Amino acid sequence: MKNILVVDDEEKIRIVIKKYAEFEGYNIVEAEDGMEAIDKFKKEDFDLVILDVMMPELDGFSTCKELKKIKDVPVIMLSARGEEYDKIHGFELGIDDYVVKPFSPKELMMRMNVVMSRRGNQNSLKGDEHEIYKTGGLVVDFTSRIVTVDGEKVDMTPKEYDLLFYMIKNRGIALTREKLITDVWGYDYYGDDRTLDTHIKLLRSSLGEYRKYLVTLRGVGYRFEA
Amino acid sequence: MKNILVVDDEEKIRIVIKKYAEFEGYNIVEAEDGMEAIDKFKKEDFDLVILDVMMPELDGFSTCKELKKIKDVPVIMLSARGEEYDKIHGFELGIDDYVVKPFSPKELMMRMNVVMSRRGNQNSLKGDEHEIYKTGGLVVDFTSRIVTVDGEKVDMTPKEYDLLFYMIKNRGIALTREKLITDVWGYDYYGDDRTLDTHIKLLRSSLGEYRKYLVTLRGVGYRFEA
DNA sequence: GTAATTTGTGATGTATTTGTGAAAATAATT
DNA sequence: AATTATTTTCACAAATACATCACAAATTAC
Repeated sequence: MKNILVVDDEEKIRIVIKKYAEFEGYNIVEAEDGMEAIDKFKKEDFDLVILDVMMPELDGFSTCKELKKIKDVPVIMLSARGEEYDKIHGFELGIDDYVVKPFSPKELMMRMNVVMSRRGNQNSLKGDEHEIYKTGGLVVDFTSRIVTVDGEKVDMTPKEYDLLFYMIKNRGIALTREKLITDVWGYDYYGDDRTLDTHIKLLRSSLGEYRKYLVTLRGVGYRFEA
Repeated sequence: MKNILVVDDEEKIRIVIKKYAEFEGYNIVEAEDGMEAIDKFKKEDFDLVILDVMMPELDGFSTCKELKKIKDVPVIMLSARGEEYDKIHGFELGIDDYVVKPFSPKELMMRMNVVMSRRGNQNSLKGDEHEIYKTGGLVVDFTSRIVTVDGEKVDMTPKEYDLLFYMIKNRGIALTREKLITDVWGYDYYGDDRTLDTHIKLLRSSLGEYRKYLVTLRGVGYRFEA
């Protein structure tokens, strides 16, 4: 069932939308301001967001911008006639449609259907077949080559990725310096073996608090242990 | 320049629309009833028709039906609130959008822009569902091979399209240079692998600000990430 | 406790990879 | 055939990553 987030500070509006949308077979989640919307948006997947322009604190546009950062989802704006024409008209916020207040619920339902069917299955491709390793706040997506520490994307150099990927794939195993170097650098590497230490250092600094998973085995090598 | 046919029996309405639309850079042709509209439609190519629902003799819906027989063109209906909701909602007439009277000219302008950019204003065939990917102000229509940046159509060379389409269809995935080349150029391509860089450069320049979605993965390749 | 060994870390010059403009080659149009 | 558009190649610039070194810190051996 499609999941819709309705953000408006007026309860009356939310109730009307909820009533009609549920009749049309949608699931509705309400938020009464931008911050609440962002919170709920982070926790749940939505197929559409309906967003009032005029709200106390975080207005509809700013909220939209934040939401789009988290995930690209269709957005319909609710606004008073003529209000902020340019912002809605511009494409930089990625607004899919808007409805002028006061609106007929039927009109809104129609636009909701149009917007969602337009997007079609484009979002369904997400989450497909990504090979992901997670432990605590460390997320390693092997498919996209993205490493996340406490929700923040971490930029790593190729060697850091390779080293981390290799160690995670061989986690729980004592990896000798020799094995690490031949497997990550290649059997034909004939450089200084202290280079490994340097890359472990760099990797640790990228992992922040999760550096603790890179255990030093004195006289042997290293082990990834979550 | 885009050509728009405005059909309404009220001269005042036609004049207002003409004034705003010409300001936005469109060419406007007026018709005051359905028959006149059909005549003019036969003689000239239009990118959009704006059609009042309530007209003497031939009403908006019948006119729309006739026009669609001649050529499938985007249509925006003008109607009083709640008027004939079901017919508009049903979409069997191929109506792209509608605006409730009384409307703000700005609102109409916005919907015009949206509808036309959606179609890509080409002689699109009737009824076929276009496969569209959209993120922010970047719209990619796989079916008609049209890419739009902030509402502006972007001209791309075949290779740019191929590369962009491939990357979007495999978005979120780290694509190695090798994979990109064999999949976009073909397994039998045996040229310089720096050719890829050049095409990435061209594609980035075509995408303008949305070049940010083409992420470089040093030592690996590229990734499309919205 | 001291020396020896091993690992951590900052700094740095070099090497590698990618970005980019321009020219050359190829393909498509007219 | 001539013109135009597209693709490829190439050379150099810019950005980034890497390997190495020197010294500090930690651990182990004696």
